[in-house]
Amino acid sequence: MFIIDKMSRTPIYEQLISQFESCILSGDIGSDGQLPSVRYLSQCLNVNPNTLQRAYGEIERRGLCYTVPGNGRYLAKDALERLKAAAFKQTEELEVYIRELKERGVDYDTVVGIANKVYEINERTVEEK
Amino acid sequence: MFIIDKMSRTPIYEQLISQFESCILSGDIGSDGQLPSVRYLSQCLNVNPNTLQRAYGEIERRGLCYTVPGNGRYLAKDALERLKAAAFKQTEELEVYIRELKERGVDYDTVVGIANKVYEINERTVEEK
Amino acid sequence: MFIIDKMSRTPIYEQLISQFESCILSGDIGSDGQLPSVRYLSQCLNVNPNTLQRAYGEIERRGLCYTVPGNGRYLAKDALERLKAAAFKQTEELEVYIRELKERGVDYDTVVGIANKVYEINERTVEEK
Amino acid sequence: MFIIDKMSRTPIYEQLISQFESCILSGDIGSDGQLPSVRYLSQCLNVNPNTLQRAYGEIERRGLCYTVPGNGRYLAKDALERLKAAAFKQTEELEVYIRELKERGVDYDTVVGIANKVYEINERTVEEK
DNA sequence: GTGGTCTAGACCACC
DNA sequence: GTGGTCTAGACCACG
Repeated sequence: MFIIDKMSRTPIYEQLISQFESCILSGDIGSDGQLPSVRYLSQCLNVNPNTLQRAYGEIERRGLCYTVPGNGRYLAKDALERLKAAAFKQTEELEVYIRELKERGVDYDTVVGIANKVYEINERTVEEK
Repeated sequence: MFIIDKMSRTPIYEQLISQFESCILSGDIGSDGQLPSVRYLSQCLNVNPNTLQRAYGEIERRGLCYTVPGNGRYLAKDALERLKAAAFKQTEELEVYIRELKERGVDYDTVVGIANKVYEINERTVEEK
Repeated sequence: MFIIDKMSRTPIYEQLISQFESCILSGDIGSDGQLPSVRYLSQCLNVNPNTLQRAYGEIERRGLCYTVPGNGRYLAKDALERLKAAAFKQTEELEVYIRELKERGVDYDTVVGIANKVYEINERTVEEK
Repeated sequence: MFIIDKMSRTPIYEQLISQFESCILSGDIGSDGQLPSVRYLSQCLNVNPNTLQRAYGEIERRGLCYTVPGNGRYLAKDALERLKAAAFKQTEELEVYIRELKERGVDYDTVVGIANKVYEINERTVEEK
């Protein structure tokens, strides 16, 4: 489901975009591929319709959905592929981020340790590999 | 020495803070430990003195330097240690970041591959280890 | 025969009008001049009957067809002439369009080149002329 | 200057975008390259700041200008080139448009005649060429 | 019912 | 002063 934190520093519309992308990735969009309407969601989440419109607009601009005017919004067929391509591009940012940590004195083992933790890979597994 | 990108989306004062921290880490602060004056730097970088004041204020708040009224700002003796402690805390953010990538379908090898790249560790080294 | 793109940004009813006009121009309307019924077409094309009604209404308003209550819609006898007159009027829009391109730095040769391409006129033909 | 037709069917924000592009093409942007502020223009044109924000947002997305937060918007250096590239792409639409006219019975000479008119080329010039 | 656009007015961060 | 975000509420076109 959708969780919006109105007090967060990250704009609501960006939170919405993230949540939509998560839903798409997890397949939480109805099998007909129709996305919830602006009005409906704005009531559900107690968010202004304009803000939702903006979020939807960005999602559409990214090619993740398309609009049938007067009918509704639908998931694009290649939405999943596009998302994964975007994720790949995001790994470039990860590189910058890690490089910054390195400059600040964080060592290699710490970084990989975090990766292991996230992917639930324990040390032994790594060695055996 | 200092490079400020006024077109960047990250606020100038944050850029300044980062640059100061980099300098401290690399030891690029004069041996007497005196930091450049607000007026001098604001001219050098063509940045509003208020902005510099804000950056210095934040640095001071982090205990990285202290002010001698009428004399100047000086590097705190434990600045380096504080910075490293801060870096450690930042690794928590890295965890969040990687977790997000994982959700988006980026796999473990990709993440570790980037870490290897940053720390200039080639695959063989890892295996031998 | 009819191709409706529901994802298109141009309203369905306008697409319908265009398609009707194309059919009239190409003579693809049955020799008796009867147009398909709203109900039949709405099923065929999976389009809301209201939308079809609207399209037919506009076509009628343009004098391209007339309704025989309880019997059906028939092509007007002067439909072709009316269409050509309308096309002539549309050339005014073309002028506006080209003028806009000119302002944006597109030169004469490019424009004429496109016209040649559409009318399948190669350069030599122009010269000989 | 800017002329906004609030009664037009084309959204105000699109009108604004067009006007900006015209100004850029004609060099009507101050030599320092700074664009008028949202607030100022919104007062001048009696248009809501949000609408202007939207127009600026799109212009920025097209790479025609960039924002220095808290300082203003400035023309991108390659704005002119980008605009011309966009115009070139637009000629593809022209082809579609002319093809449609052809289908409706408009002949080649009419089309070229309009091009001549717009580019102020009389027949003799063409022949001599 | 759907999405698209706009206004009026507010609050915030940054410079 | 600047831009960025948001809300509340309105109107329109389309289906």
